[in-house]
Amino acid sequence: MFELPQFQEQPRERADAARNRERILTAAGSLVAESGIDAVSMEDVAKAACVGTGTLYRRFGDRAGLAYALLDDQTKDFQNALISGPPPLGPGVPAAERLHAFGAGFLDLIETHAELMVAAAPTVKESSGVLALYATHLRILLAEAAPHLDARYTAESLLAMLDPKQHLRMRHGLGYSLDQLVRGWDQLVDALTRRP
Amino acid sequence: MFELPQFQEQPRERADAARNRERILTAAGSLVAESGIDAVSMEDVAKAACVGTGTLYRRFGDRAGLAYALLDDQTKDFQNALISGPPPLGPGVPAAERLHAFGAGFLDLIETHAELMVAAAPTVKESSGVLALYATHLRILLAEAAPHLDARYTAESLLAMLDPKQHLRMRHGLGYSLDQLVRGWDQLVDALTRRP
DNA sequence: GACCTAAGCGGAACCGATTCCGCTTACGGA
DNA sequence: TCCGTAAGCGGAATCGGTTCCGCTTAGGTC
Repeated sequence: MFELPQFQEQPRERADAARNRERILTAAGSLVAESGIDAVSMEDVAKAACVGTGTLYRRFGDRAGLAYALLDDQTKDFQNALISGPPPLGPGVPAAERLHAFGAGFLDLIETHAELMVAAAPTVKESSGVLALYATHLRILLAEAAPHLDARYTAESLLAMLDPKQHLRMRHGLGYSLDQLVRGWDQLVDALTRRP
Repeated sequence: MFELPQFQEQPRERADAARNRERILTAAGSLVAESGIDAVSMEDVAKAACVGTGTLYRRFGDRAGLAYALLDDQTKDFQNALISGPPPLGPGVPAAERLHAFGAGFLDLIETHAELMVAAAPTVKESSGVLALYATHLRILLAEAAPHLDARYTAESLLAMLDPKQHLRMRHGLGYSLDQLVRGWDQLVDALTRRP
């Protein structure tokens, strides 16, 4: 037989490394939970996890990477619900209805995790992970609910409005309530899915 | 006579301070022009302007404040054009047309100044300066061109799509051309201003 | 012109993120 | 079980942004 293509991946994480990853995630999780990520330094996390700072960086790349890992944990449920959960978030109802549900659900998620999302943002370069998932999700729904629009572009645009920084600005800078933002989203989705 | 209301403001900038402000802006301007702001440190600027770093911070608050000052210079023309320039950017044509012109003009501006805009962003808390101007501009145009929508919310949403970070992501992360983004904006504006 | 005082100044000190590098150790192969 | 080696480790060093603070001086007042 030929070799399998080499994305058979790098070596595989050593046992002690995996243990440290867990330790770090756990320690970081509680520190963040009690003080908010902005008040927690990388050294705080290293000390609490009983590892050197070098280890943090080896495992997670940088501060944003650590935030991202933390966030991912707390967000998987939502992602799964989109794909295979019960309607209207999951499949089984018209796309327009799922777009509304997505907005409400996502706004809820931001409301709780905005700080972490902002901290994780620098890592979320283009196509990486979650963002791509959300974009694809929206793109598919839009293709069905608003066939007269460029689904890809529109999906990215809608996502821009759900950017955590933007959200915090509207929420606290401009004083919108969560409810108002949900209504705003709904109105926008309605306007976009209306047939020309 | 009574005193004028006290926003007759604080003392007034001392002559040497004003001189330093100019020196700093000039030095920073050329450094940024030749290397891009990301490659220029506050100390670089201080050295080039022959002042202490403390002076930078006294004048501009922080790095973002300096970037903002730099940006403002290079952006005033556009702001003026919106308010009192010739149509279609300025007044004199239907609001929908001006919305299209705004998008094209602003995308052009971002294309050139995205780096600076990103660096200045942390300063641009809620209502401060430019952002508020753009939001108001859009709000007024939308009130006329899309009376069936919540103008304030929609204005903020449209602005979110023009966020410099978002722009860079679409431009370089996702590979959109400037032209495609302009077309996307146009399509979106059309969809929103279409009567229900 | 001398004096006063708050504005302004410079640069050392501080702080947190990130990098570097010499030492340690897990673990696959013999 | 013993070895070799690359993965992993810790923490000192570096880097840039920001703050602090004792000294200087512009520019009113007398």
